[in-house]
Amino acid sequence: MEKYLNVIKESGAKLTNPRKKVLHNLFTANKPLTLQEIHQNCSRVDFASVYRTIKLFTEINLVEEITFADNKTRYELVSKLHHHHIICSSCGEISQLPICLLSEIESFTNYKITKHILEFMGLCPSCQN
Amino acid sequence: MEKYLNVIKESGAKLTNPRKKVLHNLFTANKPLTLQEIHQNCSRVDFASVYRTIKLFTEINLVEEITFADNKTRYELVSKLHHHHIICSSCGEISQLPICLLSEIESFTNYKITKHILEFMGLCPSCQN
DNA sequence: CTGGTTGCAAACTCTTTGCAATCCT
DNA sequence: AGGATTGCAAAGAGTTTGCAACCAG
Repeated sequence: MEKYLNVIKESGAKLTNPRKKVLHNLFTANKPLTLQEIHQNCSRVDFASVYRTIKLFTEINLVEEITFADNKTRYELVSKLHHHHIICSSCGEISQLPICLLSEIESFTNYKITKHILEFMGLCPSCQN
Repeated sequence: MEKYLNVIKESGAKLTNPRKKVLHNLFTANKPLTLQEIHQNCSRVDFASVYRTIKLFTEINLVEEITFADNKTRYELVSKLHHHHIICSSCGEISQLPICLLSEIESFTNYKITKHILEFMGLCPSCQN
């Protein structure tokens, strides 16, 4: 948590209450969140502030934008581990995948990849019954 | 092309001009298109008609929705081959990838996967210079 | 103090829908 | 003929921005 606060300070941005709340929300959530979810979780913070805070966090590379197969954009804290997700279309559970094809695709296509999506949606084991 | 026309007929939908134009546009394009692009290419067809046509085509499984890393939704005709894409963030060139992790992810996670995104964005070889 | 930030409200953009006129079959 | 479909226009939904009041440093 300290680490994240420092990233904000070092970017020159002020450590305001809305920013602390949004950061805390991202920190305690164990899954990527939509702007709407973050807004709901941060009482007394305007949606526009959540929007601008996430925009800032994305710019200073504190959070990462993730597009799921349900076409909703979510955000989560950048962590040391790069990972992808699978979301249950029934209960909404979000799990992480231990797989990423980035380097394979780069060498195969000779592209210099700057962004990628690798997300799945389906029924989790318990929702298949 | 005949094949696609038949899918439309068999679904019970009428073969109208707007539908033919949209189909033709998807057929000749060798990359996924956005609704806006399709609309531009189909003169005298209202955007709402493009919208509804694509919605219909998706429902009868004639086209497939694709979400790229640039967060724009595109559509392309369902073909025998299931494939994914990489888009150049500089020139917009879209290429296909010969790789798909569907079954690997299914067996690893025990999810029953219904939908997935596997898309990349970066600089194509010629735009890296 | 003072520029960066917030909340509010409004502007935009994109998506979706109601409805009368029109078109396939 | 008659229901499906279209174009138009407008409603919704989600995103983005201007601005005066406010706050962290």
